Order: sequence, then structure tokens, then C-alpha cells
Amino acid sequence: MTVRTRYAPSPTGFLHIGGAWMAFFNWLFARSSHGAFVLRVEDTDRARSTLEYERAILEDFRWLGITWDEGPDVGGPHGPYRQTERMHSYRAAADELLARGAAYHCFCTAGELDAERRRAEAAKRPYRYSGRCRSLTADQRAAFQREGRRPTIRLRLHDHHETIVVDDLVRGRVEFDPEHLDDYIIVRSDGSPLYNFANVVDDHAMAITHVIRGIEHLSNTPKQWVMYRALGWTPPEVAHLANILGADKKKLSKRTGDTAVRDYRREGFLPEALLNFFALMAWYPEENRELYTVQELVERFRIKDLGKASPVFDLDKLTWMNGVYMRQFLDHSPDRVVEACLPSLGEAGLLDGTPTPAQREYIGRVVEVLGERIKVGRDIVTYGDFFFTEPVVLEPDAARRYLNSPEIAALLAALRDRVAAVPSLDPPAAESLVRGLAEEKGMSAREIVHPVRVALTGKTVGPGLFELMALLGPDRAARRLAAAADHARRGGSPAS
RNA sequence: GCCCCCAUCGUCUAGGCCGGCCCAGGACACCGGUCUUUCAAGCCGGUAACGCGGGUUCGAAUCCCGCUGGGGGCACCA
Repeated sequence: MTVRTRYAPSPTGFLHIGGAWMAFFNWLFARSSHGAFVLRVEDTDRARSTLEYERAILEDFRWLGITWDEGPDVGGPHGPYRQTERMHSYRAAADELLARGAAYHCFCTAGELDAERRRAEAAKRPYRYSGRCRSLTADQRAAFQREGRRPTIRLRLHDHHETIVVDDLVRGRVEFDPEHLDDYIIVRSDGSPLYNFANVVDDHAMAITHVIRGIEHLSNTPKQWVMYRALGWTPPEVAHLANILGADKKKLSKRTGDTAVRDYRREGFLPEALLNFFALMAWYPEENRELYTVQELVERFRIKDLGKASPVFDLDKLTWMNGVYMRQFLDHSPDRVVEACLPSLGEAGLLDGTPTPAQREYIGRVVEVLGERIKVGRDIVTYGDFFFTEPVVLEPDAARRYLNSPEIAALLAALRDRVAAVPSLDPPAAESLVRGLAEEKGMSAREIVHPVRVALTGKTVGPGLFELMALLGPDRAARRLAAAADHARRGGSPAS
């Protein structure tokens, strides 16, 4: 049997970390068993669904490297892949259910049902549909029809008395007493299908064999199982995963951090790191190891080894992991690091639009100088903004501490003259200029390095001083040293 | 209210099916030290957990029961 999995996003927003995580395991399972991964768009909620969101979600998946074999854009043998385009099959399945007597028309209005529900709540009884429309006569139906009532369609669970067993691939056998289920609505009065119905019909039509989904669906599963049976279909294998929690142990929300995949992309996280991290939130392939390539994950994945508890999204660990990948890319494909830094540069106003080849080259050199300091793309701004600003912005504390005396001013001015006198600078040249000056003045390198660093970068922390001087070049370095000398001469107070 | 799921360091987890190798291992974070012009990275070291209560057993993180805590479901939402 060929494994076929799916992820079914609703295009009502950007791709959420939780959704991407769930999709990832479905994808991983399909790939590890040489099966197919299907993307199905659940857009029956027409008020909130848009094509823009659909496109954005697809783009985020593509960026992550989660590829689909069938979907709304590429089509496939079981299409179409948007629920709004599949209304005919829901209609057909509903008719089939009606014909078999496994479903019936319900003429109760929303208001009437609401009243029923409220009564149950007031009596502290669990609400179950009363079943008033379960066995209407033709006359009664006609009467309701004449009143102008438009019926919904309900699945008949009433006759089902056996225990419903869900064999969850990660949780094992879970039993449900059918007495707690009621005849639930599968088609609205306007003829559109509800989630539990469309989902079953589509999974069957698309020959889905395995579904990995959120635990919130575990309680829905028995309802779906009854429908599969009524239709004479075989349900897929299922595995339910607990949801990702935020640092506050509550459901991941904007309050505790970014929730959209796109936010992480913008901040300069790498898809490789994200995928590796995703895996670890529910599954450790081997003991004592946390770094895996996607290929290794695909080779090792076993659905049974998935964890049952709710993982907390640990941003610190993701950041560490991203740093590991950044350092690897620094060696063999530094362009990937540059790529990850671009959005942050744009957002910080340090880069306008798409970089020219020359700008890209320069950014590449900045990345090289910043080196392993860049754990996330945005670090290029926190550590290296001065490579892109003119004049440099002095951090007040740093200037007060290191650019505060006439002696410093003289020192910086002296270095400025030496820097201005050379045609070009490479790191060794920069080093000998600085160390040479220190020696002549009888100072330690340390004493001169700090003020110079602040003069050139505005900060007390950053990349190696000589590398940074070389990249800045004699002109810019000289200008900054002169400005800083002025600043120091005034005793560290800002220019008026 | 009813039903379902879950429970090892602050966090992610290994181990639990086949009880002794676990006075619980790794990683992130944190704290020291080292390297060093700063920061980061690296290296060395450290703090830190089996939710509670009963069983079963010579022996329980591991098996059983109860409790507590957390999460989810009970829609003409998905």
C-alpha cells in the first residue's frame, strides 16, 4: 500500500508555526515511506479565506522545503484540491447517506437548537441533540418546508451502540462510548459541508492512508469513524500530537512570540534549522544527538516514536541551532547567510529593495567579518549596522566611557593621520598601524583598541577590530576617527 | 457538568513495552574557568528532574490503582 498523507490548511492567515510543524510530520512520514504528500486547501469558510493567504502559505512551505506531490497549484489525480471546488462530491456523499437512511434532514432552526443547548447547560447536563427530527413523516417535512425552513443534514448516530475504538498510532487504543455522541450536522442549511464531513469525504476521495493531526481532533475521531462506517469506507490510520506551547506554557500565541513561519524567515532563521528543530519538538531519532540533516530525518522517522506530551517552543534552542547551521553555511555557502540577513537589513532601513551585485558582494564581506557572531540573520544589524551607516551612530554609554578626554582625542587624531596616509588596508596592515601607535605612546594594545573600536563602530562589542578596519577602508576609517577625536576633545558630550 | 489525552532537570528529551546496567544520560539556557582587543564561537567544569499518595516486588522513573496538575473536545468553526 502506498502511503499518502496530507496537510489541509485553511487560508485564513499566514502559515502558523504549529501548522507547519504538523505538516512537517505528515510530509516526513510520506517521504520516509516513499509515499505522497498532498496539500488540500480547506476554504469552506468563505468569509475568512482568501487566495492571497493561500499563496502565502504555499510560498512558506516552499521556503521551508516542504514539497507536495499534489495540491491546488500543481493539481493531481485526485483533484481539485480546494474544498470550494469539490462541492459536488460532498453533495454526492450526503445523498448516499440520506438514501441509506444513515442521515436525515433536520428542520430545527439555529434558535431552537440554541434554546435546547441553553436548557441543558442550565440543568448542568451535557448537551446532546434531542433528535426531534430523527423520524419525521413526509407530511411533517412538507409542513416545515412550507414554513420556509431550510433543513440541515444530520448523521444518524442514534443506532450506534458499540464502543468506538480509535487505534491511535502514538497513543494506542482509545475507546469512546457512543452514548456521548449525538446526531451531528454534516451539511448546513445553505448546503455547504461542515469540517467533519468534508474532511472525511476528501480524505477518502484522495486515498489518504495516514493522518497526523492535532490532539484537538482526537475527540472528533469517533464521529468521523461512524461516518466512514456508514459510507462503507475504511478510515485512515491516525496519530494525534499535542499542540506546541509558548514559553508561558499556554498555547503558542502572539503574546509570547512570533507565530508565523514568515516571521522567522524575516528574522533570518534558516529552513534547515527550523525543520531540525521541528523534529526535536516531538521526536529524538537517536540518543545524545540533536543535529540532523533533513535526509537523516527522512531516513530515521518512525511514527511510533513520536512523543505524546506538549512541547514548549524553546526559542533559545532554536536560536542556538540556527547558529550552528549559520556557521556551517559560512564555510561552504556563505551566500545562504547573506540571504538570511537581507530582510533584516531592509527592515532596519540599511538596504533599499533588492541589493545590486556590488551591494551583495559587500554584504558578503560584512558577513565574513562578523563570522560566527551571526546566529540569526538580524544579528547583522545588531552587530554590524555601522558597516551600512554614515556617519556612525555612537552609543551614548560607549562614547561616555571611551571617548572622553583630550588624550584620547590626540590618540585618535594620530591614528587618523596614519590611516589616511595609506592607500589601502588589510587586517595585518591595520593591526600594525594600531599596535605601532600603541608602542610609540607606551600604551597597551588594550588601551587603544577600545576607543578605536567605539570610534569606528559606535559600540563596545563587535567583530575583530583589524578585520573591521580593513573592510571599512582607509577613507571611512579616517573620517570616523576624526569625528570621534572631535567628540573626545569636547569631553564626550554629544555634538551640538 | 460530561468525555478524551498528557505528566523525567527552567526548556526539549533518553530510559519505561522486556523492573535491577539510572543515587537517572544528552542538548538548550544558566553559573564558573579558559582563550582573547570587545563580543560571539570553541574548549573544560558546575547547579538542576522521575508531580503526590497507595500498592505489587528482594528491588520501581519503569507495572497497577487513586489523587493532583496541565491540555483538548462537547457549534449550521476549522
